[in-house]
Amino acid sequence: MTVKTRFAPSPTGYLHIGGLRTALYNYLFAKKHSGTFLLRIEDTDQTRYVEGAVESLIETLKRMGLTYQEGPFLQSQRLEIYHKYADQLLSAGHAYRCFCSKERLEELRKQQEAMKLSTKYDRRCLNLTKEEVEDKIKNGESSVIRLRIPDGETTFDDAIRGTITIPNSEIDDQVLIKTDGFPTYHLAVVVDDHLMGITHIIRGEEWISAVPKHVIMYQAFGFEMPIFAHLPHVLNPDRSKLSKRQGDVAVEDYLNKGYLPEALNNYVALLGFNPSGDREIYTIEELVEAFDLSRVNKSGAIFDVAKLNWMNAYYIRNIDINVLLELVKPFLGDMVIKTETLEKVLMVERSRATTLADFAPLARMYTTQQSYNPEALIWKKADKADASKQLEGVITFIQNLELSIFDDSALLESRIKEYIEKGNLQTGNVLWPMRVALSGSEQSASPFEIAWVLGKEETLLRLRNAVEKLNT
RNA sequence: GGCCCCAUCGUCUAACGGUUAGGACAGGUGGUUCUCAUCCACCAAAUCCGGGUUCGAUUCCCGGUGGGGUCACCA
Repeated sequence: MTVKTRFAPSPTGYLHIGGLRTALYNYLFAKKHSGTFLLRIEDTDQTRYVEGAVESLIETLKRMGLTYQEGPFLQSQRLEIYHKYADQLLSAGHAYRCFCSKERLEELRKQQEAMKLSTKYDRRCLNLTKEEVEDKIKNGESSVIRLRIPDGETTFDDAIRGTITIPNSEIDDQVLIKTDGFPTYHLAVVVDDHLMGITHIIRGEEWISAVPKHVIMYQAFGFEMPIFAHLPHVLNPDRSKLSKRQGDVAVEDYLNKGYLPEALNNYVALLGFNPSGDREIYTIEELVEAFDLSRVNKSGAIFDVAKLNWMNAYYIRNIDINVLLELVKPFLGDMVIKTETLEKVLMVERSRATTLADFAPLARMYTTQQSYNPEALIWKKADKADASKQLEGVITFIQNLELSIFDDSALLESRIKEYIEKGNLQTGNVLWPMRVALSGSEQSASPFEIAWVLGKEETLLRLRNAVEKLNT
């Protein structure tokens, strides 16, 4: 049996974090077993269709590197298929036509609620004779097709939760074909998963209670049962199901804010799954290798941005510098900066960035001298006169350095430290004003690193500038 | 409310029935240091409660409590 999984979102918005994890697990599982991962769009509710949602979903999946081998299939283009299968159920007596109006159904529900009964269709149309049904259709009455739930109970196995049993008395006679001729999710999902050869249905746990009616259909059709795996939810900090209001939930928002796809995948994969052991950082290939449904957790996991931040920063610090270079470019806007310089900036500043967006202000500091308060130039253990004197000294020393020294930040560092030592100077007295002069900030990388990025000319310019500021 | 699912540090999690209950993030302290970040070291922090089963339960069973999901011609 070849493994085949699917990600089947409805086109009602953007891919959100929970959806990403579902897609990721389906992807990982398929890859792990050398199987196929396909994309299907569940667009059977015309009223909920959102313009552009399909494109957005596909685009985000692509940016996240979750490539599918088949699809996208659109359920709205498979209507005849669903009708064929619904008719099959109808003629076998597993389904029946229902002419009840929405108003009556609403009324019925109210009554049942008032009497504290479970809200289910009362089967008024179940025993309509063939003639009655034909008459009503002839009279132009609209109808739906309902699944007839048999007596007894329904049991199924879940790869994550084990065996689950639900009494059939709890299951409603589900509408399979709506009055608009579209199938409901329940019919479409069963028919498509069978027709498309899906072997493993991996999706959110909100579907658990719907499985029994699906199982009843599988049995009625005589389809082979797939393996079910229901994932725990990704939660808000207050343990409710992850939603907007409590932070971003759209994957593209995170991408646009400068989170790396690799970090996002890594973080989300480990929300509810752990390969055992203390490791935290995994490439997508390593995740594929390690993935195992039996190691997926049963309980919901809170989406913790703090940990995602840590992981994203870790990726920024450790990925190949050339890869980082390309990732950062889109976040620089219209900034003019030579690639060579940008690369140096990244080498120096990557330990200070949490997201790719952080590099914009970090890089701007190098392309343009930032304004700052001259007071900042004064080292806490020194005074204005000393700051000025130390800067003058460094300027003189740097002026006489060969240009090639600036090719190597470590060499530059050792030369300047030599200068401090030989002159019997204090490091803080020299380095603090120098660093503030170069960065324009009290918090920055070391003066050697900054000088290395700026080059001799710009370094001297900023140092002289600082002296001028101090003396005016 | 009915039904279903779930339950280890604040958070993500590890632990064939036998561990000082481990790791990571966040938090705290200290080191490195001109500052910030990184890095390093250390500290604090959990088995929801009650019964069983067992020589021994985080682990198995039952009950309670708590949380979540679902009860549409939405997915």
